[in-house]
Amino acid sequence: MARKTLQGLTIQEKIRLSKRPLTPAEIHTAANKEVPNLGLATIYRHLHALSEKGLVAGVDYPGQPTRYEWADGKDKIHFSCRSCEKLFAFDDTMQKEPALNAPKGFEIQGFEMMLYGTCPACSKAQKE
Amino acid sequence: MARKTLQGLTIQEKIRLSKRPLTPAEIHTAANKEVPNLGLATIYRHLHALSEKGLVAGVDYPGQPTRYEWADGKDKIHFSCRSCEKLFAFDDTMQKEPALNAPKGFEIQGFEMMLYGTCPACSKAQKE
DNA sequence: ATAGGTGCAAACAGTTTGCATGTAT
DNA sequence: ATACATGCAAACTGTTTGCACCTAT
Repeated sequence: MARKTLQGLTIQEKIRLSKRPLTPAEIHTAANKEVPNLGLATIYRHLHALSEKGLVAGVDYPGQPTRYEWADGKDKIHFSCRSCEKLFAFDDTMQKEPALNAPKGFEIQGFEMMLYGTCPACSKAQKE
Repeated sequence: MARKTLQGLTIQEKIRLSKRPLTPAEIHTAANKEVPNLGLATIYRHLHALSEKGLVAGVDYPGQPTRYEWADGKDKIHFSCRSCEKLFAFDDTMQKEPALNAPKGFEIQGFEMMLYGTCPACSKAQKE
């Protein structure tokens, strides 16, 4: 996917501008407003290509489709709200030493952390 | 799934005895040796029930089916080998303070960590 | 001009569900 | 006896692929 196409550029833009990881379907809906007749398969093909280049990263949450976010090279920490099911991404500002958690013999090259809890909006709603 | 059935007991046993998280298909294959005609749907129904009770936990790895492991209440740290694609589970022996990684307003109730790298077997193989 | 992208539809894989049958209680 | 678990097959959802057409280079 080396050529500059309206479809490709729009897909990248949608992922880049989002504050939270998006599902392929969400990207499709968003990009479809600017590019009519855009096919879901095109979304997947671009996501695959962008993943290989390391430009986007997938985040999995049990029982839900994979979400994608712009990758900046850093390891990421994700937060899944148990109330609204939204997914948030934090920068790994204060990285721990995950290597300490692995037994001898395991070479650690990267990590991903998923936090579960209540997001500010839901937390606030529960108290009202 | 409150009744004691051969199917249910066998499924639990397979998950419990495994040293690594298993896919529903793997559980099916293993349990099928002891319980002929065992249906895949039964595996899923038990996994769902056991998850709700908090007895098993699912682990996701991008692009692969969800794997299940026996849950002991502790948060878990998983290791995915980039070479053989196997998944390992470590006890959270030296827990970090994941709360420190989240911005204000996010209430953290639990976490899961996925490490990526090379497992001892593959690491050894690469050097030979 | 032509390699490579796109849209559409069909194919796939994993998971869920409906229903008749079997079984633990 | 009866409510619940099972097996089977069909239905669903998310993702991939084949192919004819289109377009950036």
